[in-house]
Amino acid sequence: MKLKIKNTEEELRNAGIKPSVQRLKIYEYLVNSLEHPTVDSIYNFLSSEIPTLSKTTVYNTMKLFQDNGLVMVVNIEDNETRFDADTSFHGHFKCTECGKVYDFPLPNTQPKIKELANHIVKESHYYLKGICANCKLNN
Amino acid sequence: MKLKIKNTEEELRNAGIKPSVQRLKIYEYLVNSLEHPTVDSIYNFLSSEIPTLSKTTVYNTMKLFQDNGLVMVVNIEDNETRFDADTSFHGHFKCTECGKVYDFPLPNTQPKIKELANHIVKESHYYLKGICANCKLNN
DNA sequence: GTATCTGCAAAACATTTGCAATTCT
DNA sequence: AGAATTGCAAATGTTTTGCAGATAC
Repeated sequence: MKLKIKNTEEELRNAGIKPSVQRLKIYEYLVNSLEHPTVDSIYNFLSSEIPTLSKTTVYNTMKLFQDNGLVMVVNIEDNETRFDADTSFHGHFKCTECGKVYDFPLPNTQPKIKELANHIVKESHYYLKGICANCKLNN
Repeated sequence: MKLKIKNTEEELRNAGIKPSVQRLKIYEYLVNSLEHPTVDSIYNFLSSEIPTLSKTTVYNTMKLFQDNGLVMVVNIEDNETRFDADTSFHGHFKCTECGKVYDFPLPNTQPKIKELANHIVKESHYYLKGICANCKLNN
């Protein structure tokens, strides 16, 4: 599901975001990470590389990225707000054993449900939980 | 979507939960409420009826209900943990204008996705956001 | 009388806000 | 210099934990 984007700096500019060092590194981490990181894991990963980095900046940056459509929030667990740089419609599966979150493709046609006929749908999320193939084997 | 359950006391007993006053009132509120309440709204609603009620008890009780399959968590928004006494498979639509969360039916067949073939799916959530019919009219 | 249940107070986290220092141009 | 960005420290909000008192069987 993850697309490796070569020119992250240009990506930011195209989205209308001035690419500071912090923003670039955060965005690169998001794009290259497979783990749908949280603010905390972004901060922990980057703080060795950018020792002055603060969590506030990570929060600010994630808000900025969201507002400009660069990332989507993955809210599969109630105590962790994760982020995904792949904003296309796809599903998320979380393993309750190892905690990993996997992407999976979905048909991009919304189900036709008559109860929804009069609502305007702008955003949709499909979340599954269970035991992943890996953990299933190791038990 | 909400089923009116007549004998809530028996419902609790069947689930293996001793029905205290607090638990009963909380469960009744959950079953009869259409709004997918949060801990806070449960507490606010019931504290006039049970003046000694504490939020800790509401948290404890919701945990207990979850563990015994009486409620499911609706995590459609990242800053509010809501609960639904209807644990059957159905979707949730949240209006970003008025904040209301609507239920809607879903076919109970999971989509067959080859990437999921080796995972064991135990739980699934389908969340939509947008503008509800009501808010659409009033604008 | 022993178990369980409740609820206060404090602790633990996650996130937001205000503001001063820093950086960029 | 002027505007935007960063990051510290404090505030806020939510959930958890420890424990003492109340309640149920």
